[in-house]
Amino acid sequence: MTMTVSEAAEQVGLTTYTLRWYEQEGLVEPVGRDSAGRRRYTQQDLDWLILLTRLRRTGMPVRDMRQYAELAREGDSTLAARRQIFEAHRDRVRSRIAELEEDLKVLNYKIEVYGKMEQELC
Amino acid sequence: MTMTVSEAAEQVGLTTYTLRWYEQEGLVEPVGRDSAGRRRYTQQDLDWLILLTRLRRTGMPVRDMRQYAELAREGDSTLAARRQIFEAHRDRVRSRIAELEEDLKVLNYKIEVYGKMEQELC
DNA sequence: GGTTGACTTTGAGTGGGCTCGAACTGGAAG
DNA sequence: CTTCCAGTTCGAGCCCACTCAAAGTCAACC
Repeated sequence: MTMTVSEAAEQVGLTTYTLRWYEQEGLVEPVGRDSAGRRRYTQQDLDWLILLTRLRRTGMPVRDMRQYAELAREGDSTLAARRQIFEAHRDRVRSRIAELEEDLKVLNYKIEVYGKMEQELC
Repeated sequence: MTMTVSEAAEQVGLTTYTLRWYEQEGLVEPVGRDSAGRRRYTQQDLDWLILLTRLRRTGMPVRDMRQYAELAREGDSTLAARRQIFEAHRDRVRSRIAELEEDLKVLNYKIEVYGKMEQELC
């Protein structure tokens, strides 16, 4: 039912170090412990971590993730604020995709040019 | 015709610090100097820097950019190698875009859910 | 000809995000 | 029981990509 820190790390694609560090940094609320004081991750904990990894890899700074986590802990009264954070972040991600697509064009152009130059040299 | 370091920085969207650092790191070959030893950037220098900024913001590590710069300095014999670097990088950028688009879906879903929850609370 | 201000170099410092070493603890297998 | 392994905490260390402070130089303007 619950998982150890290393199982959780495996599942979400982070290291055990990072999992503990996320907790310490307040990105995750204190995880439940077994009788020996070892962390036990529930599916809910995992879901939350997976969401964090999405935010993280879309470029959200840890500082903003912490702010979001704090809001989430405060309950329903912060729903609108959290939605706004996501909307703002969605805009950034969209811009980022657009930027990458522009850069992709440059890469394609360069590849084409290199290809032609190689031909000419033969 | 040529530009000072601060003009070049302005044009390419980097700081003067970063421009000098890129040169020091071998991402840019030594820039020409005026009689007083001050850097003078040509349009070619700018074009190269602009390409570097594209590579950089698509996530290419400085270490790889340096390798690419070294190949470029070696001349036409490295055309194929450079093309391969770009092709590999293009693949990474494409994957990155795909990943971001997946994450965007999650964001959209979350925004929707938050919206609905807000409605229900009123 | 003095002041200003943008340049020069060198080496040190910063911030973000982990990553790890050390010392310890507790439960399970032989 | 003892050995082993996966945990624990704490603080330190690391890597990357800049960023800046200090001390000096030089051309341009008043």
